[in-house]
Amino acid sequence: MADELLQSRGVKPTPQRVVITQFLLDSHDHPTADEVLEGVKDSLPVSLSRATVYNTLNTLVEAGVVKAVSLEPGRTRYDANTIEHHHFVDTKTGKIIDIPWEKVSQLCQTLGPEYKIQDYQITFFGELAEPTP
Amino acid sequence: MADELLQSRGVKPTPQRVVITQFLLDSHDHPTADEVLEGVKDSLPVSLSRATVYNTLNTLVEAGVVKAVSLEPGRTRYDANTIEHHHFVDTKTGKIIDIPWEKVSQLCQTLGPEYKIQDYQITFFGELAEPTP
DNA sequence: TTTAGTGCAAAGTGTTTGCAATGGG
DNA sequence: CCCATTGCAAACACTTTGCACTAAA
Repeated sequence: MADELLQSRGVKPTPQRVVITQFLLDSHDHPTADEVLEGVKDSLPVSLSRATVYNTLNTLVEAGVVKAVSLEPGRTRYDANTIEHHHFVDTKTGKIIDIPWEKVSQLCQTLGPEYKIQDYQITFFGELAEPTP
Repeated sequence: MADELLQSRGVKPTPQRVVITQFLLDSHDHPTADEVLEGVKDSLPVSLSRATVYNTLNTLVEAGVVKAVSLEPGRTRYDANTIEHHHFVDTKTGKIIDIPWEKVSQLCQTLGPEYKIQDYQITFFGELAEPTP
């Protein structure tokens, strides 16, 4: 799975890269580099260095395998959900939730011809209501 | 101007705070802490320390005088435009431009009752066309 | 054998903090 | 006189980099 994805993007699938990619594919929160290191280091026979995590994440971002999201100051989070989507940040818990693209009705982006928009992303801030049982 | 704004928000208007606030009110790009320090230190009779810039910026954010925006990893930018607006990031130059709220037609935020939205912000990424003279 | 990738430690940024000195109320 | 604010330097958190070692083509 991760293996083929890396191949298809022209990234040599080393063991470290495969497990990091797989970890990001499996996790639907948005891990930081440190969380990736923590979550992955035990699934490798060899040790995994922090430098390799950062190098790999940068490689994956450049190759378009994952996206870097900066929703809070000081740290970058990584997201293997490359389908277009928005983010909801729970201001209480800091939890970040993906919002499907279609859930937000198309917005008419009539900014004018001087803005050549390549991408846009909506970030919602609020609180997530507890599901009442 | 800056003086009254600080008073009205319950922040004691020290000389350092006033010039920093005024600088942010005057600048329509989105300065980093360092750019604030550079832009402000000559307009004070006394020296201004980096720590005070950070302390002041945090105070201003907490008091709601300015907003902190994290649009790029690694550094926080500050924005004295407290009127609701969105951002356009020029992917070529890194320039960040305010987009008036009304320019983006109302988006139907039908996320569902479990999301109690307090705020949202749209970030556009793209290129700004040169104004053809 | 050549080259890309890894690991370690050191260096680099951006930001915060401890503490003494300062100064307005 | 008191307490908040400042400045400095050290500490901190996150990320990058230089360099030697390893492994794969």
